[in-house]
Amino acid sequence: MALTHKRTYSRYTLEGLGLFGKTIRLGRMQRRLTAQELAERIGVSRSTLQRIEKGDPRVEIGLMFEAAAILGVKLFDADEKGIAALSDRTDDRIALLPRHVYKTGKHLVDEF
Amino acid sequence: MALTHKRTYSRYTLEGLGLFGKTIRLGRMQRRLTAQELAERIGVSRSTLQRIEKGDPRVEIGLMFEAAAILGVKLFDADEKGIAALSDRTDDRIALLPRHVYKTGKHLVDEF
DNA sequence: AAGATATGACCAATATAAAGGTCATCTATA
DNA sequence: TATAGATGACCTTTATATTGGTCATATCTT
Repeated sequence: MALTHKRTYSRYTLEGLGLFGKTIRLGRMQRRLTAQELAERIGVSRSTLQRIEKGDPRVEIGLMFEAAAILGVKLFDADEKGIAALSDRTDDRIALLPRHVYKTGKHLVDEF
Repeated sequence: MALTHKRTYSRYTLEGLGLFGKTIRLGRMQRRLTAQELAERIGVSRSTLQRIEKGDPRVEIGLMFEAAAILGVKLFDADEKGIAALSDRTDDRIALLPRHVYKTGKHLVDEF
């Protein structure tokens, strides 16, 4: 086997990314930017922007966020609530948990 | 120039991804999954999951969504509102705009 | 309607992410 | 408190994304 990683993605992922891509596309069109122009501002090629707008799950996550940042579109609710605040709250919640997860021999895993 | 792409990311991107990563990590710990276990369920290596939880902007976007899907954590508000419905609404809004963006000679670009 | 521009799809080349390992260090548990 | 198990950091190899073109087609503008 040489080139057979063939990853699969859940419907949740594919639909979510499709929505993200459409949101980017809508934002670009509302601002009357060509694909070439937006791609340059993001710092990627036009073909990569095409994949972003199509919701391709294999694009770098940072690129889609950059597109959103440049267009000023909100991809998720953290934009509104304040990312830093949410991040701190998440840190606090993590701090309440054991730092290592331990699997000891038997019992376990009726989590979900 | 051979190996110098050196991409940069905005603060918005880095902080947003940091939050995403922490959310994944919190979800994993709450469910008492080891990094190895979650990585296997996602279908990635442990080192890649490490990067996901650190919010590395160069991971494939699909992988982070898969992690969220498997853990059942919500990364964004579309989870609540219904992705399909939002997607349809976005299609409608795109349909109202010209399908091509045209830059004719001069005027232009006081968009933002 | 004609011409100019934007977009969609594809491809070979190259840059880079992911895999899969190792080693050191930490820490839940018995 | 001893230790098996978990995590963090790093490295090399391999798989894959990104680039930067090309060509065909669509569609704004005048």
